[in-house]
Amino acid sequence: MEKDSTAVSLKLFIVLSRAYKAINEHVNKVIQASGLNPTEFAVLELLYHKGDQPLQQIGAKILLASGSITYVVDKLEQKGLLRRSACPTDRRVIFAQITDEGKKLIQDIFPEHAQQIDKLMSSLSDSEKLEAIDLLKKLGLPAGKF
Amino acid sequence: MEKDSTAVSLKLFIVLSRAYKAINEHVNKVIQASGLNPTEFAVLELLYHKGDQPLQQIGAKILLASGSITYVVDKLEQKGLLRRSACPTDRRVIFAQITDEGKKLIQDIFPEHAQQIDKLMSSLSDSEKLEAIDLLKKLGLPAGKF
DNA sequence: CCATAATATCTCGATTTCAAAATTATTATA
DNA sequence: TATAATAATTTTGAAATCGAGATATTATGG
Repeated sequence: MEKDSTAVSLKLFIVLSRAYKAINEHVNKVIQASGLNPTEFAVLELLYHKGDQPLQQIGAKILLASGSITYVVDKLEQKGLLRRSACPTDRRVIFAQITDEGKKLIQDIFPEHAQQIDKLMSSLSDSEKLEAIDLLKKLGLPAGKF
Repeated sequence: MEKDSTAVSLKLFIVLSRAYKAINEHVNKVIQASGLNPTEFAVLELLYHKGDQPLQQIGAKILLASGSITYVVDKLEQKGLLRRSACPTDRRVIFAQITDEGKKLIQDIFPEHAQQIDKLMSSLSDSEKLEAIDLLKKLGLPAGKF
């Protein structure tokens, strides 16, 4: 008696969506308490951990349309959390660079952010988390390439 | 030598987000080709598979604010894909009910939708999918309750 | 039974996002 | 070297979402 593979895939899609949304909803609350929205946080955190980035790269990494990048970078610049800087070798390109004030903000937020995530994931043991990481990597990497 | 549990949780959060977004991006393309946006599809598909629902329940199930539910239900009603119907026992409550035209649309879309998801998940074997389902259930259910 | 609290929906204004077009700069081509 | 194609960013207008408040109804405690 064969299991319908499509049904299993659909089920996985549903629990994946639910898990992501449930976790994210709570994560976003902590972020928003800091005065940033989730997108602003994502941009700033990217710059903090990965260094200066061309606007185009930011869009590619956090899956945001080019017009939206302009908008959110404007916002963060107005708040003094990042600055734009010209690329010396290609004048089409503009880098975003986190300011000291931006760094301070991320340093303030990040520990609680990480702790919150850890708490939300506490229903899994460490080895289950590692299992889940492997499976989700295997799932997500090829899907990104279609 | 102890593993930092928080680091594992953060990693899991990242791969969960990536996998969800990568899959979803492709799923949404198929949906949008049908003239519905992802939220409209989610509402209609809920009504199709779970029967009539109070607007409030719809919001709870697909995580949408009350004002947004009003908006999307208006849209679907204008398209003739669902209708509102009064609850006989509680006059605060309004049910959404899929129309025959709505059913026909879902019947048209759903097979390709399911097939697309199955294809996006083909990097996992069936037993890996079942493993992932268990882990994500265990992860998502408690997180929804915080 | 009444006052108060809780619940469901809707309205409104503000924010965020996208898609398409416009702008500016670079690279490739003939 | 013009010219065309490509690329990065910005502008613009529309759509989607949220949150707070308004309204109507139902539930609850005294």
